[in-house]
Amino acid sequence: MKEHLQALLEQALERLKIQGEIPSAITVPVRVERARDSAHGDFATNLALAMAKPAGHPPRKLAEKIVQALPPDPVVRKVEIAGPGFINFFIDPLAQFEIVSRILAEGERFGRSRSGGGRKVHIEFVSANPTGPLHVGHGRGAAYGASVANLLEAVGCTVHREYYVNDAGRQMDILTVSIWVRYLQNCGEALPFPANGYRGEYVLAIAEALQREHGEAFRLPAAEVLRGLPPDAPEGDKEAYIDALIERARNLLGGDRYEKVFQTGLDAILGDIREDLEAFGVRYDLWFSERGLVRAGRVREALDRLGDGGWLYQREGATWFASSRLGDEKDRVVVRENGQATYFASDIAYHLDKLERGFDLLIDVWGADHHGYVPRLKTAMRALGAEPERLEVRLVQFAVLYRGKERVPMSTRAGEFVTLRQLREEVGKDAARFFYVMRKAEQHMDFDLELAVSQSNDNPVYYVQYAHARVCSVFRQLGEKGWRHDVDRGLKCLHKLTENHEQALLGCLARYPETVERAAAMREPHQLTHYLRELAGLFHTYYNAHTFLVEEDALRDARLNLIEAVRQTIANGLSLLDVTAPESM
RNA sequence: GCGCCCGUAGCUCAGCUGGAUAGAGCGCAGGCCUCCGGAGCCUGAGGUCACAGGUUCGAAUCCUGUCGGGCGCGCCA
Repeated sequence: MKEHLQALLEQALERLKIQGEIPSAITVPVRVERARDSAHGDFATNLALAMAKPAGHPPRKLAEKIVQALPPDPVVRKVEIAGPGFINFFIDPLAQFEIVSRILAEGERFGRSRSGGGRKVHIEFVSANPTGPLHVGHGRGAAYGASVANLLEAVGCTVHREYYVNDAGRQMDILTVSIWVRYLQNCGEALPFPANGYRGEYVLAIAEALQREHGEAFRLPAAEVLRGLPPDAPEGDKEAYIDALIERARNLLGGDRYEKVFQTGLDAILGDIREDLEAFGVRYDLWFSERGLVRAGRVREALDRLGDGGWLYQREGATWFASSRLGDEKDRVVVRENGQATYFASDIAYHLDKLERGFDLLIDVWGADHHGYVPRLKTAMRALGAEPERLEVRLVQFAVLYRGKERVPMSTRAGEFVTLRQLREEVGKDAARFFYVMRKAEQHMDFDLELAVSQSNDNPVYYVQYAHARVCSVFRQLGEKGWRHDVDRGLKCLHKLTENHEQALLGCLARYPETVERAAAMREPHQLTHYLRELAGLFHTYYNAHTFLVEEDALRDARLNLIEAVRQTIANGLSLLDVTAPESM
């Protein structure tokens, strides 16, 4: 409808230009919006206001000219000029009914479009280090990324979902020795747990599994392990201690056994992460290994490429990327003095790899604490010859957990965080997924566990799902009363839907496709949650105000068509959020 | 100190890229089941859009500054 009115306005402008009423040179984007107030009709445009200055006419006068030049159209019942020069369109009510037939005809496809232009989009999200289970902080990125991916697919993009597995860095070595120390302790060796190690219970569980499967194959005397190590915190430096311990583990265990402990830890944790995400409704097309990237020589390649472009230089024994020449605040090290590539270097290689795989757009979803990282990665894109717009970084702010009024402490260090699994078990997948995307991503969020789990009216998830279940319930009642739903008869009698509640619902339903389009274009799934809440609210109001299962066949079928359209739309919207639409609750 | 995000009703938040009288939910005060599911509905009170300037027909929205909150500024990942 918007497009239709925009086309009419374009025609009017053409006509005015030909008539010489307005200069033909000026171009103003024609934008039609839904009127907020029904007194202002159904749609409105500020075209005359926007054009007044370049056209050299006062806005109201210009509006009159535009209205006169507007070609007649059966759908447009009335056009008014209001306020400073808005042009308001009143749509023929009969045209509003069309949405119901459309929804029933399109079913699950209703709301899908091609507005994304078939772009190939790569979206990387979560990508938490496989050094421990996912916690609630990762949940928001997961819910957001998955919903954005679904939205992009709904508007016709080809979407590739990917998890970047950081299995190559020092953190993984720290995990490895953490497991090993726990294992040695379990074997009866008396040695202290490193201050900088991973303390979570999952480490113990992995150590136990290691012992079950391999007995004492990795056991060494504590004295040998500890001999000559520098002091650990608090007296000593915990970083130096753990590095020495890693070195010691490598030497004593040898490459193969060290690798075995490493791999056991990685597999266990990654397996957990996959399981968690799966249960959270999140699926990936690819789990991309950083180690694989390094082993394939891709990091070297990427650095060579930067070097060929003249972007690298040596200083103080390290290799630097001259990112400040492209606007970063300072240059960045890519190869350390000790010859090891930095995390940044493999990240550059990873993004180069993505670019070479032929995606039109790369979307990275990161925690907001990584925001300082955005400019340098953008400069790397440019140095590699890619337009920086091909990389879009979406930052997701932290969620602070509450139980009622009380803030839930979160400390990864001490291992006393709430895992995503605990959250899911406590509030359920549906509530968690919905809650996480209810707020704008860049908005700090308070996540109240008590609220999410409460089966009450304060809980928007149930409110929306309940609307869906209620429609299903009406259809069950229909059968019990011995009636049958005649869809065609209902479609012919849609004009009987004249109540205010029905008109409001029709208007809301008509807005669904554009809501999906906007949410996708802006990467804002929260727009969809707000829409669904509104639609459900209008339905509940309607439900209370009118009986659907009336004696009059034609009216009953018309109403059933309307509420079936509501049900379908809610189901479609929820599915984009990976939230279920239950038939009963 | 510098950079990024944020500041809208008692609380949690929307506000459709600058439009018309700033909206929801919760909470609070009242009301609605002989009726398709009360996990629902209706009515009401509640605002200096942090503050001060600026841009223009028009600002919660854009620009500058101030104040307040969060996060980040490693040869960590």
